[in-house]
Amino acid sequence: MAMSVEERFELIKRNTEEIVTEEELRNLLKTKKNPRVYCGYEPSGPLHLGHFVTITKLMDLQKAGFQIVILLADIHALLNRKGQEEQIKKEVENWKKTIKAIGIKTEIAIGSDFEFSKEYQLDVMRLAQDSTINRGLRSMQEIARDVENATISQLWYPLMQVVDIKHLKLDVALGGLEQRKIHMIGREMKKTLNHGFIALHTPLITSLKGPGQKMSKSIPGSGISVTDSLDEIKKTIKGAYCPEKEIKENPILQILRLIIFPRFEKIEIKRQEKFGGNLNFSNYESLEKTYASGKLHPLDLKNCVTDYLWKVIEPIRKNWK
RNA sequence: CUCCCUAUAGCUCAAGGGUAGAGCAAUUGGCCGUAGCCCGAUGUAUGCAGGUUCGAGUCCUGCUAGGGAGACCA
Repeated sequence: MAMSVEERFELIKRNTEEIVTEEELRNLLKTKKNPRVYCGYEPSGPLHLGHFVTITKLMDLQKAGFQIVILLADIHALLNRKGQEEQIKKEVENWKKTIKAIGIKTEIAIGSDFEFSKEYQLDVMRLAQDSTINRGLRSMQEIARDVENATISQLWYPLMQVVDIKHLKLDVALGGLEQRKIHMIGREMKKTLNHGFIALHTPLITSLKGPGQKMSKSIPGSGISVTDSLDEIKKTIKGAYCPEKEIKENPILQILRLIIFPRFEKIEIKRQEKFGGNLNFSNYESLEKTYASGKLHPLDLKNCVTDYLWKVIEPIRKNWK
């Protein structure tokens, strides 16, 4: 039953964009029994497909023996102009409920519970002394709301994120690829903070509207969240970008790889007899190969993704109520 | 605190004091066992409060919001 270091490593590496660095991760697995990993989320708006990718990865990490920490970064949401204090407080409660509904076994940290301590703030100031404004701004390019008119608070954000990693005593920081620049500042500041960590990045899902567009709550049809009904999901998936045979920047395939396959032993694609009948796949690679060959039509694939996404989201919606 | 610039459709922008337009987005029709691409159709708007004028998006005043500037040289 016990997994070897290499098995744990492979499980963690699955579906990641990069591990900084792989060698450090192997070492960690060898030397520490239950390392700590976190992923931080700005509690603003419902949990959506993008969040699911890192949640899925956290589940892998748990299987690999990690202690999981989810940070509800309320102060960060505030600094990033995602809403007023009262509003964010409500979102924190929603997120707590959602995480509970998902059923993942995790420690939940709230930013405002520990980010005001003297030691924490001193660390932020130490970092501030060693970081240029330009570096801070660059790290926020993919994260900041209204980045052309960035505020000082948005420069404060990456510094606090790095200090979070130290104060939550984490060995590994997980995030989407957009987090990489902040994590890299953090790694370079190892000496300043007297705390090092490994950065683990998942791929970003392409917008359902197609490549080059943002997946955003404010763009209808670009994403799916846990609050969507079955009808809304059907409609959104139906309208999604999904060229025949195309496996690059195909959001429907990405959902299968990053969210659905990690949760199901095998998946079944229901298909009318005249189109060849049902298909079964036990891993993503074989499905991708079939799709690339043109033997699997996009519409059949979409129907399948809708079914399985609903299998993931329905229980969450049920538990939430 | 003082000065300057900006404010028009969901977004980016256009309209010499005289009927507020375009592109993109959205919705929709065609193509097509999905979507996209391509082709066609369809909406919605002058930040707020006053004033000048026959007539104001346009000129004037105040307000609000966003942005920029303010040693010396001058």
